Amino acid sequence: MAPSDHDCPLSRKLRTHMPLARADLAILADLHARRRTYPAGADMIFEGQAAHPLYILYEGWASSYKLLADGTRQILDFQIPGDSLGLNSMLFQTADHNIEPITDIVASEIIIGDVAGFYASSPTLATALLWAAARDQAMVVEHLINVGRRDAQRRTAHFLLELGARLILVGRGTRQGYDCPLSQYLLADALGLTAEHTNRVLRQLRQDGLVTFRDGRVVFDDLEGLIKLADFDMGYLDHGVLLR
Amino acid sequence: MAPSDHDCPLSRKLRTHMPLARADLAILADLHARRRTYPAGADMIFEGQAAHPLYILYEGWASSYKLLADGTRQILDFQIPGDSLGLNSMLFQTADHNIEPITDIVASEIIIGDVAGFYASSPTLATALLWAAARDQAMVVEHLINVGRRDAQRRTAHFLLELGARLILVGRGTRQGYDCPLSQYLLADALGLTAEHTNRVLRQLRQDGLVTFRDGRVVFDDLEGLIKLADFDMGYLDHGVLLR
DNA sequence: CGCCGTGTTGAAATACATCAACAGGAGTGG
DNA sequence: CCACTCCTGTTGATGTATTTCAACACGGCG
Repeated sequence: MAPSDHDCPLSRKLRTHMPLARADLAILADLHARRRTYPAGADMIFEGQAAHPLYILYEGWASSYKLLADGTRQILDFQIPGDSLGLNSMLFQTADHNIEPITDIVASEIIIGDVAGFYASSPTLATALLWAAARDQAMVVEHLINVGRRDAQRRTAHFLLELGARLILVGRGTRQGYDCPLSQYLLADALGLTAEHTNRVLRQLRQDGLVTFRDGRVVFDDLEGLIKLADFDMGYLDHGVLLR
Repeated sequence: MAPSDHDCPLSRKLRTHMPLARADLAILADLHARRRTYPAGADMIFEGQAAHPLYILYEGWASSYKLLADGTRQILDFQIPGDSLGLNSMLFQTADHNIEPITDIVASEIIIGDVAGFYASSPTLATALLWAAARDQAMVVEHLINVGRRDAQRRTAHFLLELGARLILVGRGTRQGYDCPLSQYLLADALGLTAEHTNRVLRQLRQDGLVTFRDGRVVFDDLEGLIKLADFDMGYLDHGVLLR
């Protein structure tokens, strides 16, 4: 097993939560072999699709979203390296939302015959996958609270902080900031705002010296202030990486 | 096993999704034995609690919610008979939200040593539980879309329809309507609106002849119209009970 | 060169929140 | 029995956050 396998985003993320035996690491390394690239913009999983596959994302960003009858879009979450694509909806027989790469991505398809069998062969990893699913759930819950009860400024601040915390976990960000391929339109569709208003909110946050979102990069100009503004609490991510 | 055991809300809900063997029904019936009542208003699970129990709700309504620093509350979902309390957060070591009975409720506590063992002893029921968890997730997702991308009218309409569909599944509602113990304040905290605005929206919906929310009862005055207004699609609940 | 995606700004419209007040019923203690 | 409070529902007036509509600037890319 090459050293790089221990540094893959998924293994990194899982190891912050639970120790992994050598056999488990081997299984993770095994997944590396099957990875390939998928182009930005082409849906990999779409709503209503039966028996879709499960992917582990290695490089690049994706988005899970749903379209409404009036053409508007709600982005449920962005997926970053180490995240799974289509895990939740795998338990259903059909996917309940779409998943589309934002950038070109590198991912590997996983075939799990049945969950029970997977539990027998690799209980640790199966538990880890369940943990990941629960974490996804917690993320959507926090997103709901964000959209339901915070105004545009706090909502945006909270979202950028959450992304930062997740990226730090997989070694793609620091307390100074992170690279971020999102357009303001994508951000708006995630926050439940219009692109114009998102633009104004970002300007305000920048002028207040809190955070700069520009040219594919997020810079935390005043991390403490931003955390305070957003009422940001990492408990639901199970790790206070931003605060250490 | 008494006939009533086959009619318990959980068994009813599960059987719409998958067949249950006699052994599984026996396990479900077993849960009946341990049920007891819990009073309205007293939290059964609270945020940050470690190793909390798991309950199956038999009678009455509960709510899962989170409080923000400024004192506002976002209700994530209401639980009705047949739903579980605390399933998602059981996978985490600590609960990530509070659960509080809205009415006096009847529920039974479930002890699951470890998920893997449960899979060995009763794979069908374990899978059913996972399915229930995935369904909860889908519900939160739809709730997010509701709050993020629908105006107050459509949002309220959609929410009342969703509750109706879930209640029909467990025999607590019809296409005419259902009994609903929610106050306008609770409804507002679920919808991300103020109680005053919720009141105005409900009046509008009533005056438009679509739905009447009053005196603990929801009446669908014009189900078709309401479904159309709300852009309501039952796919994510896996059953089109309202439309049959 | 023209076009399209993205970012940016302004003015007007509106959905929703906030603040304030009142009405009725249910409980509670006198 | 009354007086009292609390909870819920209801309505009005006003304020404001956000949307909508419109326009333009810029770079990349055909």
